[in-house]
Amino acid sequence: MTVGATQPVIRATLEDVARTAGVSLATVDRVVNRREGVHAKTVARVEAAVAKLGYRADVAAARLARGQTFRFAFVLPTGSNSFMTSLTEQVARTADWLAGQRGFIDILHVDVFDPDVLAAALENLSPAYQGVAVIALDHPRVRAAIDELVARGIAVVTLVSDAPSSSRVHYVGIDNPAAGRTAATLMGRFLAGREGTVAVIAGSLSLRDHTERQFGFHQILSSEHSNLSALPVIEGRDDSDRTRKLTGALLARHADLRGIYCCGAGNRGIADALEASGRAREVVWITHELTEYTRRFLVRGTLDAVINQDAGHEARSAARILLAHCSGEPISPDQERIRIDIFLRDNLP
Amino acid sequence: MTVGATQPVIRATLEDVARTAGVSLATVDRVVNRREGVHAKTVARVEAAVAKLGYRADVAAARLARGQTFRFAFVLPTGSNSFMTSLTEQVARTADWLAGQRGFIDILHVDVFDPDVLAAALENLSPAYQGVAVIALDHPRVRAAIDELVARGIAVVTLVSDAPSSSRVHYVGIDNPAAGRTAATLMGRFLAGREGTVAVIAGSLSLRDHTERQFGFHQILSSEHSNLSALPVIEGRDDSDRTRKLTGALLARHADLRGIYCCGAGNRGIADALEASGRAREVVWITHELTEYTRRFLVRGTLDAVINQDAGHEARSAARILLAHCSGEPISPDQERIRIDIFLRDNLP
DNA sequence: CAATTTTTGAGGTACGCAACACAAATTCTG
DNA sequence: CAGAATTTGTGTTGCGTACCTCAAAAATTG
Repeated sequence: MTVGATQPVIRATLEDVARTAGVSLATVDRVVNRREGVHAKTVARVEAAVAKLGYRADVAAARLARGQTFRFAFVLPTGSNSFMTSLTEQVARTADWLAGQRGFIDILHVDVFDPDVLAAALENLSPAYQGVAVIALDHPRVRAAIDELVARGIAVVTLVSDAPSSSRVHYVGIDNPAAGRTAATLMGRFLAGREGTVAVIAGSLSLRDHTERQFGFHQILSSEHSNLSALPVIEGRDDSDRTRKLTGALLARHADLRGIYCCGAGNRGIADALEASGRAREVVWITHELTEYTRRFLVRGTLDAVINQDAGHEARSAARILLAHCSGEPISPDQERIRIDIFLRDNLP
Repeated sequence: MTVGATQPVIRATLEDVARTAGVSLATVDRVVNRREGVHAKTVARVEAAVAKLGYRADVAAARLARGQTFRFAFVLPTGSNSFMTSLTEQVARTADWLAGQRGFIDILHVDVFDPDVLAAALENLSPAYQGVAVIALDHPRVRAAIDELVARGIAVVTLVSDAPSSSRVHYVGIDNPAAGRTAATLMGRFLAGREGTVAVIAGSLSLRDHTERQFGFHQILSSEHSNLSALPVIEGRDDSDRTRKLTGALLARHADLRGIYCCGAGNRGIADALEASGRAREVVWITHELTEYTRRFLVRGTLDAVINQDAGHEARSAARILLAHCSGEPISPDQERIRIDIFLRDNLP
């Protein structure tokens, strides 16, 4: 039995470092917090002592002493689909956690799908905020608004939907083209060589994440599954009534319809139409976001796979990144990477 | 534009609560920390003030004042496969993070696959530890050792592999039967009705996680994919040389071999044998754990899907749970649930 | 070598809470 | 209503760090 490097049970404090370096506390403080006016030789002595004792600042004490509080705004869409509802809930939970960490989150509800409204909301944001998380739109005005916030010294992270060419410090969300490719591979493999057509239903082609997904989907479908041909993309506007009618029409018109990929919302409509047609089992349906509904359709067998992004993870990650950015701490990219989850009936959480 | 409930930027402190409740700080302290000897009426008054001000204890200040330090042991296997190596690395990283939170992790390397050795290691564990994370074995002696630790007041969480009937406070890992079912569904759907046989390679049938996975796999395969018949389980002992030979023999003997499910390690051997046979593309191979190697096989197309558990998440979760348990804080089950990840070539992180 | 600049030290306060001791006030008991 | 028990208040200390001031020491300069 090998015992790993045994750490001291008693933490080394700044005083310990001062003592072993043979300098005063003030000097250690200057070195540790990278203040001016310390001789290079002394810096080295202190750093050696830090290394020797394995000194790590006690984050609790540091936070307390600094006494900073943080205020973040989360700009989320007004009353929307299940995913957004769940995201809002997770942000609220994150806010609760953050409140114990000297951080406060205000949730601002905005029509994020209208670039002008969104940009205006960002422009008029109170300067009291040190950070903003926003479900962005890749639109010039929104981009400009983000850039202006950043120029004003406010950290901006984009959430779920990115504005890549803006100066946001981080994008918290999945790689949407990759998500589309994942859906296509699943579709192609589940259909295993059968011939036919595949429908793609997006919310709106003016949403960057939806276009990226369908782009990735088409890319793989055309290059690797030539037995399947994709029908023109349909815009369902994330509305169940609309998707119900559209899906019904699709099923009626295309006897050879083998699969449906929905890269937006409106899943209840698709499920209704599929189940009404009696072809629910034979048509492979893949969609995004695990919700109360998609979970049910998955269990029932109407839905074959869900590509998901974890709203809880995204909310927490955005808060952690804003907090780290504002207090100059590093982040661990590994922990902040939002994965493209695949859920089948069998691995539901 | 709707603004969510705006929180105060200045946190309410215990003093604020005392003032608005019209009592002293000591009384508030008694109420908040649930000490004895406070009149029910006063308790109510204080709690009302807490609610009114939205008071939340500053975790930094609380930790500092309590001044407790924690010491945890992580019992990990001696020199082992890629997954375990990666887990060890992630535990080391977690230790680094914990060091800033008044927590220390010692990594103990033990032959966790030998019940007697593992049990002895647990029995001889220093009482200096407040918590232990262990890759458990579901064996009477190990179970007894865990129970004894818990009886001694040491929190035990099982990691990756559980000992369900022990009194451990938490299991940090995936639902292995569900992981097996997930693999079977993928296998069945990728093979889409083709007839043939499927091989199952486990590390050892005395490992609970492996048996559970193959149980789940067989369950779904036999009930939902009657076109496929499973060959008797082969024990590869997580050793690449052995799995290479075994896989080679399988391929030679069974011309109708359509799929391979490996619920343990030794993937390099399987890849070698598959690629040497020239049947890598036609045989569906599904395995566990995303490593440097399985990632490569996935990209190359030899491997079709990886069922994964996130080692980083597991390490962090175990540490968080031990910390929360020892300081009496609640955990959010949501965040600690280890997901069964499915990785295809397209959604690799 | 004196004057100046740079570097270091000493010391203090504050952060918000936990934990304690002890006194004062209130309520209950016989 | 005295005495006891219960409840509440006052006050203090310490956790480890950040940040500040002012003085002392050392090194550098003319």
